[in-house]
Amino acid sequence: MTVDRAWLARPALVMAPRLLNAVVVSDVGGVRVAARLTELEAYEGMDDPASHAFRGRTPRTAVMFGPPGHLYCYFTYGMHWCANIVCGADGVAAAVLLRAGQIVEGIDVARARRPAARRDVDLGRGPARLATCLGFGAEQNGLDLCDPASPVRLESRPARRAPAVVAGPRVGISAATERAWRFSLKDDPTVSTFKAGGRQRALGGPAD
DNA sequence: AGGACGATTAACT
DNA sequence: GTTAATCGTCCTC
Repeated sequence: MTVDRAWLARPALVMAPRLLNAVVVSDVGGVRVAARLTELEAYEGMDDPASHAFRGRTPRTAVMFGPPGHLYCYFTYGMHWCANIVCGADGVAAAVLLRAGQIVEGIDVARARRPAARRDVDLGRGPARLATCLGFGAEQNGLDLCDPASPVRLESRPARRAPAVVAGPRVGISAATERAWRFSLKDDPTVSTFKAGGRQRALGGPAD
């Protein structure tokens, strides 16, 4: 089952921890690769200096301003693609960056797409690495993750918040680094390494 | 029209 | 720990 679009119509900061353990299924290129999400980052659009949408709507960020449940793919450093799940109400810019995941289906395809990965846990350990495993590029930007007929879907919404969640500062950005908007599964080997200093803290709390 | 910089990665020392 | 690779996007003339 794909996730409900209405469930995603909340701020990215709310959705980022809730999307842990959700599964992205990609049939790009006629082959299936699926990844269980283990690390996510929230970007709140116009209130967030680190967000691509901070300076308003542009051709690149148009998807972020649209309805939730779509894929926002962007190209960076002249060579890498990264992917987000658009959240928030239609007209509000919000997105959750897929920072890491465990490949749970199509691991042979993922290995072929990521020849540099030495171990399987490294396949999707990093946003561009994960996007590469899933075959994401310009063609996948804007795809509807809630449509069962879409080539890329978001499936098996976790019934409740993942039991052991860690919150810490976001990575690879130069603005608003103090915001603890990066969420990961505690002790999961597929989570990317912390570079930016700053404390991380355990996150408890009730389910949903 | 020109230039700085990036929600990164891999291969170095 | 350091650094090259590499180009779309956006800001400033």
